Amino acid sequence: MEEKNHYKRGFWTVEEDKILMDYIRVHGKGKWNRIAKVTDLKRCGKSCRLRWMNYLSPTVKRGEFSVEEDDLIIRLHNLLGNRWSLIAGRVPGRTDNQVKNHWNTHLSKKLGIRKEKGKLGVSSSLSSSKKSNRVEEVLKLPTDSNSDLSTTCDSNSTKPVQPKLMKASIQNTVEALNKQDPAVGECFESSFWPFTDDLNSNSPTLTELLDGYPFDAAWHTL
DNA sequence: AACGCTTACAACCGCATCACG
DNA sequence: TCGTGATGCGGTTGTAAGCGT
Repeated sequence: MEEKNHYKRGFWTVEEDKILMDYIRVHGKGKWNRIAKVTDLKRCGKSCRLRWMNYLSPTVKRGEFSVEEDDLIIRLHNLLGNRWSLIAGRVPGRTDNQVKNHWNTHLSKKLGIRKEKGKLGVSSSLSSSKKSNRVEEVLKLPTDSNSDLSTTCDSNSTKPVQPKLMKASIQNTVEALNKQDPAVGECFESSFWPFTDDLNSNSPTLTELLDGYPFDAAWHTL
């Protein structure tokens, strides 16, 4: 409680950024809660992590979203719903926060989607839900505690990916998607998911795969 | 110039999940 | 198996900047 109160909040200063970057340069990422203990930075671990992930990391791309990025985000959102981290993992250089903000401030307006209280007004079968975050649950698949897509597909995680479990889970997902809509299921073929531990890597086949699905007609009817 | 409103986005919060002892 | 701390995610809030009057 008292610990929490002495942490600073609000916008970061240049000095704070420098302290955080110096720490990461020496110790690397992770152990975010240690930063306030070993440096003069009066920020909680969560705040440090967020600042690094969303702003300071050299992999973060700044500036306006390109038309291609917009297009990709719209398509991925149609497929995945509000799975921002998953979407961001397929848009090189963009963070989940950036994608989420961009969607809420630009793309949802562009598409004429009203943000209803508690949910985005997208009629996606894969819309995220706090209580039903797993793809298996959303798709009413048999629950398997070892095949949590939110973990295996976590683009920002440094944890090792478990290819076998991931592949099994995706195969289930593809089967379910195929039942619902064969065209969507096709977009989730194995080539969509590179089974490597770098899920942030740019997949050259993604756009092609997404192009195979006739989203445009659906969007125009929104 | 001063104000009020809107927009964009950085940051926070609560919760879920994971990792480890 | 359980408890606890660390991490990640998505929703929400706060606020600076821009814009119109």
